[in-house]
Amino acid sequence: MSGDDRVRIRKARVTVKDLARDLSLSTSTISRAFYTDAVIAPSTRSAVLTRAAEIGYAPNPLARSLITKRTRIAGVVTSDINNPFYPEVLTRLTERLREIDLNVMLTAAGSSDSLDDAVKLLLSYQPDVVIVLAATLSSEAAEACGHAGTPVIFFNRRPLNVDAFGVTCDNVGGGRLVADHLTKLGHRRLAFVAGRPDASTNVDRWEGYRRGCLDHGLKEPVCIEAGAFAYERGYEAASRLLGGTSRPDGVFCANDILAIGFMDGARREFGLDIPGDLSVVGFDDIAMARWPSHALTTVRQPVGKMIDVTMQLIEMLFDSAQLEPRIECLPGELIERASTREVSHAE
Amino acid sequence: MSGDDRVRIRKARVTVKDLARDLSLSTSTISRAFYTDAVIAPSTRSAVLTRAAEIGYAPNPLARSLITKRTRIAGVVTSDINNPFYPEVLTRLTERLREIDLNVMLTAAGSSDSLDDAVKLLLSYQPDVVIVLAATLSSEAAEACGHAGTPVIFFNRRPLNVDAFGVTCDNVGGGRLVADHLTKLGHRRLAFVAGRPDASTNVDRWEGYRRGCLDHGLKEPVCIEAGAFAYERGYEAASRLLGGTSRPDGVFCANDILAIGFMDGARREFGLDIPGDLSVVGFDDIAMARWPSHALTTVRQPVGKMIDVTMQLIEMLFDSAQLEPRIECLPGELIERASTREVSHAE
DNA sequence: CTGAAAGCGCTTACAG
DNA sequence: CTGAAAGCGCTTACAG
Repeated sequence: MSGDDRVRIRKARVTVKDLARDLSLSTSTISRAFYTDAVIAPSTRSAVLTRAAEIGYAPNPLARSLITKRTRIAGVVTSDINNPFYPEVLTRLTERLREIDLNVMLTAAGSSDSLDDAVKLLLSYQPDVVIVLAATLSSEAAEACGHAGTPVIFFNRRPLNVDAFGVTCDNVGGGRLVADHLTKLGHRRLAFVAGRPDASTNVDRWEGYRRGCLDHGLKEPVCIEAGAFAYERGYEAASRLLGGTSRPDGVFCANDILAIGFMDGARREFGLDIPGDLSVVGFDDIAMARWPSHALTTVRQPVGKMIDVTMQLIEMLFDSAQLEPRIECLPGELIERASTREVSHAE
Repeated sequence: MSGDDRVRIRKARVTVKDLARDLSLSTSTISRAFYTDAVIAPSTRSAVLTRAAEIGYAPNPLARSLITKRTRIAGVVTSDINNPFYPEVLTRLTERLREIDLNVMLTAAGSSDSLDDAVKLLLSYQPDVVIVLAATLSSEAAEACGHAGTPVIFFNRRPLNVDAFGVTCDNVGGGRLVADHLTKLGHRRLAFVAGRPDASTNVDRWEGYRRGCLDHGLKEPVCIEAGAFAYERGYEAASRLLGGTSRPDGVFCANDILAIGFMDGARREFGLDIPGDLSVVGFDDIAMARWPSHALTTVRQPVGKMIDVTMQLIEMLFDSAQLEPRIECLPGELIERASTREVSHAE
């Protein structure tokens, strides 16, 4: 009937002191054994390391970070979880970060208002770097990061603030690729289904597409605002865009999930055949785009390379003190599938 | 040309000492101001709090946790990111955890071998609780959690180890619901498409379905192993299941993403009409199941309630010292859509 | 190559 | 109600 039960909630962790006593060494020496570049006799190190493994000692990263000012935490900010693109990226990113011993502290913001609070809380854990997926930070939140001296990397967004890094696909170039493709196939009445109007991806893809069309001697494509990157919005956009008299024959949707909704809308609401009646192109190349029922022609984002670049950026950030903020912009690639086809113009 | 540039990497954070000096108070008093149940004069507290806000002071959670032995970190372990069910859950869970000031430290394991290492690294940050989504921990990893005194909650899995908590949908009951539904519609030749064979969800859904069928006087349904919860596996299962001579007329797929792949396979590879030629039922009710092109009849997991229960469990875990490990099991609900229909048996 | 000492930013008995 | 002191688990100049 001892009161011990309550005490056992949290078992006493084995600490440097325990190990030092055990090996008759100072805590300083124990500590040094865990740093490859510390001056310590090789034999001492191996003795420490093997004994540590035996009794289950590992340095407490929290205590360590108090002194080193490095937490080995990467803060990741997400929103827009409707888009399968982000889970894919998040998983791969998390795995890569772990390879360089960075742990992910995740903050998922449903509404963008709550994002500010989320970032502040995140910051209190002093992450070594903050990676923002699919969102733009409010200037207030960005300022908080600057104030804390935490570098920010925007993934798949162009940072509005000068002080942050960006890793993006060449969205302007990608939009142009789509214009080239659709005109090459003989399409003349082109349209664009826009996602979130304030997203840089949306703006850039539209800009590249628009200019590409103009360069090919077409007039500016019709632009319809879906308002967000979501299946339902794409479906609904189809209803609005295809209800009129002059139907487009080639449609570029600002991303894949929008394109998939759009195709479903076109088929179900108007009985249209894709690509028979109109060609549809997306952007991202999410796994779903490959599914036979969609077979979506799209611009593939070079996710692997984008992650590589992000990792390089992080390593440089950690190595050198000052690094000029910059935007890394990688080319996308047009993947042709069965949602587009050549049209013959019987003059 | 000062060397200051390098020093500015990490700006000096404002600490208790700064604030104490600023207000001519002791650090003890500053500290107390941030605990609602600490004994401190209300006027002192408000003075501290307002001044803290002004100069941007917030207690360092890392330093704090060194003493309190509470990190306010929730470790979340994910795998199986192909299934849209998990991003949905992860987002909602993260938001709810943040409401009670728990920060999510995420670990995403692509392969299940890497999961063990991931859990160990996670554990070094001493999370107050570990939530495992969609996976079973190796006994070694589970033991490591036990050793660290960290409670583990399995979400959507029945824990194999006695020492962990579980929050699941009633998968056996859900499987039975499907059997009831399909037999009520007049289906007689039933089949099951299984996902990961070692997942408790898969085992339980099959068990409920199987017994339900037997109880309705049918023989045991045909069971085909897709091997994993993935679209491609469902597609492929359709090829195997529907290629033979005696085609089933009602198919229960172990989850939605499998069912969607299965339907696409049935349509594309065999030109079958769903539900004209056969009825298909899934499990989970992911957003995609509602899309018009799938309109999948499915068993809806009570995700909201499952998260509620998880949160309650966490709060209880924090309040009371010892809590008997247990499994919370919540009923699912059959959602009827257009992938199932009544058949007439012309005798 | 190793150890004693100081300190990172907090909190918590213990006095008063 | 407030403060001085000790200490959480580490690391890092500084001596030797």
